[in-house]
Amino acid sequence: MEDIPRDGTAAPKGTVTQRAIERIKAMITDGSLEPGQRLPTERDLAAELGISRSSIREAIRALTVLGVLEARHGSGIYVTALNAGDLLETFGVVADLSRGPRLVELLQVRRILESTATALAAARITPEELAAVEGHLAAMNATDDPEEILAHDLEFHRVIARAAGNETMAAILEGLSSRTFRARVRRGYQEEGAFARTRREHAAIHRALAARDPEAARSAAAAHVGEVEEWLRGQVGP
Amino acid sequence: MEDIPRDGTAAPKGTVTQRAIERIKAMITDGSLEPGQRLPTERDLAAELGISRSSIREAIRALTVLGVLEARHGSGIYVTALNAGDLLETFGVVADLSRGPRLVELLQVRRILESTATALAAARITPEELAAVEGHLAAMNATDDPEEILAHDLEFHRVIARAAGNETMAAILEGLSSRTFRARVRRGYQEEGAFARTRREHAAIHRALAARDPEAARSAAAAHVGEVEEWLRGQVGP
DNA sequence: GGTCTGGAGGTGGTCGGACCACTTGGGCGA
DNA sequence: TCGCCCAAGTGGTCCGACCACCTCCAGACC
Repeated sequence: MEDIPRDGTAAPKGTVTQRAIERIKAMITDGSLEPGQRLPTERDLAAELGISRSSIREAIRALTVLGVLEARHGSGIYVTALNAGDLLETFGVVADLSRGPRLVELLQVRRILESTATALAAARITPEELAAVEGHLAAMNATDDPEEILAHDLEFHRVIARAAGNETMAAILEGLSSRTFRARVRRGYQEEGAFARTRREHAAIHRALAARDPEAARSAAAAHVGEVEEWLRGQVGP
Repeated sequence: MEDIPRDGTAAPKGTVTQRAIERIKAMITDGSLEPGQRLPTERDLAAELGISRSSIREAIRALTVLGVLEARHGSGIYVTALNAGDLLETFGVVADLSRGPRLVELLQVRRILESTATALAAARITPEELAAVEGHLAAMNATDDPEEILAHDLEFHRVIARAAGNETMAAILEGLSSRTFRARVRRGYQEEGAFARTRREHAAIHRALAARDPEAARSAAAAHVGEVEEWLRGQVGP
């Protein structure tokens, strides 16, 4: 089906695998591949694109780590739901690999987005979601286990991000708060006994949400993240 | 040759390739692999990790598309500078693959970040950068070629994002404004003769920057992106 | 001596085939 | 009819070979 164009229009741009990646991406953007749909087998795809199975496998693997495809052993290859979460999972990798000044920059981005998300949440949070927030807040204050505190801390912010009504923003914030990222920052941070302050900040955020006060929520969230940001800036820079 | 696992700690989590990806990522995070450094040969890496060359190649390919590694044919594999741009390039893929409601969400994220970036830029932009902004503004108004306009439009915002002093934020905005994304939005948008309005908005942003007025810059940028956002919302939703 | 050039070796890129691990679904037997 | 089991099909892994490209240096040349 795929005869080789003799003219230079289809320039042999990049590697064969790279072209395969583009082809598959194109199939999705132009609608021939729907979310959740099953792709042809690796062997068929290879034949269809006129390349070897090894090459098509590399392309598939690449799209898999990007969260676009999902390979199920023994079953087949499927297009993911293309949810924001699927695609933005790689955002966590960036946080993991970032060090020094870029960590501060990432935290700055998070401060901007998180404060806005919290403000939005204040205006549209449901009673159920507010109850969940309170639950995590209480759980956080009820234990001394750092692991558990961190887990509820993450959930606390996750629920708020979800309540903002922007799945994409929530997914980005999720990546920005990836486990290792938080753990790394926390490790040193908590040692300075900033526990009490963190609790106060969380409480302030909750109060603003309960009062449905977007501006207060924005300030509280910005202050919360900014606190960590300032500390980290001191650790990195001179 | 390597039938015996060295110790029991090597849990058989996931596929061999997946483990290889984690191993390489770990080498970078723990510092054994510096940015710009050359990795061992694919053949050596395969032997070192006790896996086949095919598998290690898939892992390398995956990290390549993530912007972590860079393979130079005939030369070797290198760790990228790990700049924000390298790692966040994949963000553009998300924009390319997003449709419908998620496009609106992405634009909302862009509005938040772009307005903040513009505000920051107003406070710290240098005369040289301001001149560059003016240059693109003038070039944009001097031609009718949509291609050229789009190019200068992108540069206009790029210079401003850079001037904000946060490379990470600039890289994210770059991905959010990827060529195809903008082209897709523009295609229909310009047809409604919103040309003049776009010019006015750009001029307003420039005025705010020249006046070093962060608040005015924030409003102007938010209005600019919000304009497109509103239009797109109307296209998607009912 | 310094400079250019050619080639050899090493590297990633591609290919084809083989086998294994796992899932699936239909046929067989109870 | 129900349940189990196995065969076919799928992705996962490995191997060996060859190709395209880059690098570097020995040797020729000026």
